Amino acid sequence: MGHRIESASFVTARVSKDRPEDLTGKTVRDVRRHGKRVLLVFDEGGLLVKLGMTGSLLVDHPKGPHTRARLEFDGVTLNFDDIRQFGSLQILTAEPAGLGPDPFEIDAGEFAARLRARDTQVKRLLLDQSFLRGVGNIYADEALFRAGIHPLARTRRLHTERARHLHTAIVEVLTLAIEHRGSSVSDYVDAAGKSGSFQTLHRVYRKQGQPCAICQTPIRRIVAAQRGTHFCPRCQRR
DNA sequence: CTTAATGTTCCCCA
DNA sequence: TTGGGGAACATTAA
Repeated sequence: MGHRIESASFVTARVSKDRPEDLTGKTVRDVRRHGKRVLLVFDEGGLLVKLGMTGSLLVDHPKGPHTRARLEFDGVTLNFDDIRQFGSLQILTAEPAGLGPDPFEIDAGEFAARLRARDTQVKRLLLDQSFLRGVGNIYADEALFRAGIHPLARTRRLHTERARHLHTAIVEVLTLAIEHRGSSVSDYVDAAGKSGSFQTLHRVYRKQGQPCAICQTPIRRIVAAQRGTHFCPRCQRR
């Protein structure tokens, strides 16, 4: 915090539509989470980091084949590495907008009302960042399992109590995942290059064929909203 | 060899 | 506005 950007470079055109020179001289006053994104806050504006599937921010790491951008501070460097290049950097002049509420800020009743006002598969809606910010494929599956809700259940037909339970499960799963510093299934590492450990506590994600922790029924894998989707066919009835 | 899988979301269509 | 499908990319496993 309080580090001034001495220079910045974007290695690939794809990583940002903005000009790296516009970052020079900016001082990072705060680093915040905004949904799945990371926001570096300057005195005015900021830099919004979208990690995509395989992006990572790395402090004091050497430049590698997947380094897409580099910020140099006084004595510190920050890499944006990203294998698949679904991630990006965006220079902001105002607060980020356009996403739904954070699960930690919305209450269960309001969550349930908003969910029931829509008519789609519940898994698809959880992945919609304009509906709710911060839940991705792993945590959608893990939260639906804990709430005992089938991923293909229609949102409109979920009773309020079940929708409220889903909100509770989302908050629980995210809280635990943050405590365990994330899920490192293959690539994910934090800014120091360290893996998380929440993957050891996954109950359904990529567990197809393995017995459910509750009822021993084999976990199933289907495709929902074009994403691999894992659930217990007994604990999560349609 | 080919095909499918992977933590995302943007763009286009109905 | 809402809902749904495919593409963008790199790498690994089957």
